[in-house]
Amino acid sequence: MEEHSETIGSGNNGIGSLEETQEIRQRRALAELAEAEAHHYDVNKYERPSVTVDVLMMSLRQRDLQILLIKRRSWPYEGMWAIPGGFVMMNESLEAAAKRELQEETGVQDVYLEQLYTFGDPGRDPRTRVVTVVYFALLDSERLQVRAASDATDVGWFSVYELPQLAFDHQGIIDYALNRLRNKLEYTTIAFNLLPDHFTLRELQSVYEIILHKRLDKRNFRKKILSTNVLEDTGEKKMEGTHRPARLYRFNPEAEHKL
Amino acid sequence: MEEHSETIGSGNNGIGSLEETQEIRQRRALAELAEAEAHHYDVNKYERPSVTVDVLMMSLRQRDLQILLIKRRSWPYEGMWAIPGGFVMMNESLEAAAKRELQEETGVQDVYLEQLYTFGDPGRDPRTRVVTVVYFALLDSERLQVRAASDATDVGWFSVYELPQLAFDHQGIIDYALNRLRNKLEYTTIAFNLLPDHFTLRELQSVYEIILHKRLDKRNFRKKILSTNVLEDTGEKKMEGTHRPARLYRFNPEAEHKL
DNA sequence: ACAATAGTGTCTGTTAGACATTATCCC
DNA sequence: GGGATAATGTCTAACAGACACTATTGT
Repeated sequence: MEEHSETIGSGNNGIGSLEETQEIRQRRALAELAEAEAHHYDVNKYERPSVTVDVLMMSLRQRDLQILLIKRRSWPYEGMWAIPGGFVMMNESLEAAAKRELQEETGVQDVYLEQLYTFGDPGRDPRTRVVTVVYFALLDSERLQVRAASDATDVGWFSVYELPQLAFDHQGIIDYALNRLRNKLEYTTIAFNLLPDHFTLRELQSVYEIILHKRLDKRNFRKKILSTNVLEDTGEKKMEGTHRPARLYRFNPEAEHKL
Repeated sequence: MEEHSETIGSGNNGIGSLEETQEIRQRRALAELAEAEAHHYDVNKYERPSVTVDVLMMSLRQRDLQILLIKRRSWPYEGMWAIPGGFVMMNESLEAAAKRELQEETGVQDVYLEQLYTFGDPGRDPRTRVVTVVYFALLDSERLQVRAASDATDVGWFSVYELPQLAFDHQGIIDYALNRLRNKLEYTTIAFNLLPDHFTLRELQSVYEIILHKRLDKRNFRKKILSTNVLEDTGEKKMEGTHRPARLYRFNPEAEHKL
């Protein structure tokens, strides 16, 4: 959840005589909107761009950073893969539209969702003018596995490091997102959103290694993470294979501590 | 300039038989748009939000961080101050719309401009659904002074630290922008956009102090800045008042060096 | 010489990165 | 005891922050 959305209220407390009905107000509003912005242009006289929300869903699968793409079935970019998205409905927030998209494609709820950037160059979609607000979501690998089987054949997970040719400006969007993710990894606790509730330090280190795309020193990594107190020892251990079991930790959100 | 815009192409190279005229293609596009997105909803059947671009223009004036606001003349929020903005035209990019806004309000060009965030809660504007892409601009104080006199009476510069009651969710937008600006100050060379070409180290320090809203140690500040090699000594000196003159520096963009 | 701001260096505590060995489990 | 991964500490170089005095100008 973008920290921002709490501080920005919806500003719905309009100033005006309280006796007015909603209808009268609405009608007058349109007239005044046109008037107030007259030095720009008449709002009703011009076409409006379409507004869509695209959601880049990212998860760790097969020791890799993967994203969900859908295959296009018609012009333009027919047969190419694209980031899922859809139109914003008149009375849902941008974030609500993103959550709806997320729900439709993966069935998951309550995941980390952050607004990335808004792309609106004329010509980025040859059909019509489309302004798209892009969000990215981080899905915890464990909950996701359950639904992996339900994927249709024109929906697929791809490694961000080996992507097919993408439709529109979507490759650029992914580059941008990866950049943002890498940066935030260093100074926020964003990484925990890609792990299940309980995890080992090795698993956490793997998250960093996969996203930063480089090896990290085990001792320095553990030292740094543990010194921030964002981890809580659950007391449990995770045994797999024939070797010493690893402690299981849990993210401590009390310590809203930045790394 | 947002570094992003270079990497994201406009994706204008549509795939389709080259013999098609633009008109045929456009007509088919609309049909296919509706079909392709059918599981969302029919694009032509629903209203579209308005898309606006708001531009938060910031500058250092009177040893203070100030922003440009305009006074609203009609409902809603009549008489309150607001961030200037306007509708996006069908064939201009979001950034172009922001530049147009900037030009209209201040007459300046070639300033630092960065997309901040997109606000689109239903109800944030009681007239109609408005999705607004907010940019912020940093204006160098010197060039701005020239045009300061041309301001109309319902346009004004305000200290970000003493703002009047603002229309819509604009106070929240400003909080968000100030946050972003403060963060970027620490790890980018964004501050130089608020100064004229030549400036003294003391002036640069003032930029940081005003924006971060706290005093900095002179010696540590100079040590840190000079160690990054982003400054070039012009050889000139700036004399004002009855004391030792200060060296004038120039920003060295070669050293795209992060702080 | 005085008023006013420019300009400079040292010390200290913290952090980031390089690096190798011991511990615990299953078989 | 062998195979496999978990867990741990030290040293060093770089950086951040506290702190006070000298330099240069105009009057």
